[in-house]
Amino acid sequence: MLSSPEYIEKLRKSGLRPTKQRIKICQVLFDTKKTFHFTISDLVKLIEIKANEKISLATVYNTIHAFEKKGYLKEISINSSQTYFDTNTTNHHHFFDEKQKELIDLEDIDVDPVKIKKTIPGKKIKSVEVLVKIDSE
Amino acid sequence: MLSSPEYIEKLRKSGLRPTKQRIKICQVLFDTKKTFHFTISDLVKLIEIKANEKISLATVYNTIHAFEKKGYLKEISINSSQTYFDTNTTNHHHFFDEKQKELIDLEDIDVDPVKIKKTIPGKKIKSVEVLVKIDSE
DNA sequence: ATATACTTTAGAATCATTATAAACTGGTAT
DNA sequence: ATACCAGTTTATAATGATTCTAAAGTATAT
Repeated sequence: MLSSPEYIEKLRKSGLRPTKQRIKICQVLFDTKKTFHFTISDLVKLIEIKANEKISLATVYNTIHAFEKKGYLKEISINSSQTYFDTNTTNHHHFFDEKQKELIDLEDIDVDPVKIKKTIPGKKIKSVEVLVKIDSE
Repeated sequence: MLSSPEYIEKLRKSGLRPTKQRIKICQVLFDTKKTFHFTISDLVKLIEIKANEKISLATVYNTIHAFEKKGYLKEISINSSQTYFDTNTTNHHHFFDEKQKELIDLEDIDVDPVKIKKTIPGKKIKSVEVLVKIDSE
């Protein structure tokens, strides 16, 4: 668990001013060993629980987008009514339960590397994402 | 190219009344050998071009959802501001160019079968989708 | 032909997200 | 310290895709 000074350092290093709100969001997102998935509304609830202070919705959006740009978060490609983010920024894939709206990590060892044999002239591959949709048996 | 009577047959068989609007949308979607990807607004434009008559936006949504439920269309899992549909309902994967918002099919031969080694108790796999994000070189 | 359930439709409502623009704040130079 | 300025936060409005509503229209079985 990192204390404020360490988040302040981290934010400064990436060119983001260490504001109260950003530090608070860092604590909510990064104060655990385990990574996790969340939507903006999940995060707003987490902030309410963990902090006494309220952060404006616009600021939550701004901050999450800033963190994503800096590579502290990854957006997960599923089409849901809400966007999901992942504090695990390493390359990995997901299970998605559409009914329960639950995302579960697939570790690297759970999926063999996916080799793409086709190339598109003038284009390079940025990412390869596998989404495994699951349902109750 | 199928003529109206054949779409009427197709619709009736699946329990959908063959209305003018549904037949017209069938013609726009299925009158080509080549399959393709589209958003609702793409489709509205295509209808305007191919047909003289205007179909209400609500009807376009209703029809596309009905067709999807019957398995005539597949929704593609990318998070974009708009939902993409595919007239190719076979199992296959996609390239997605986020800047140009362009989807390109990956044929079966372009990607080896993706084997998922992890299982979730009580859950079965419904689909495995690979999304390859690409960008200009 | 008639009844009835299914469809279409325009327009309103919803909801996640983004834009706006005024007030505020961290960091730097004075 | 103080003042300044660019970067931030905020409440609120705007946006835009999608869904809802409920009234009018239509396919089809009888």
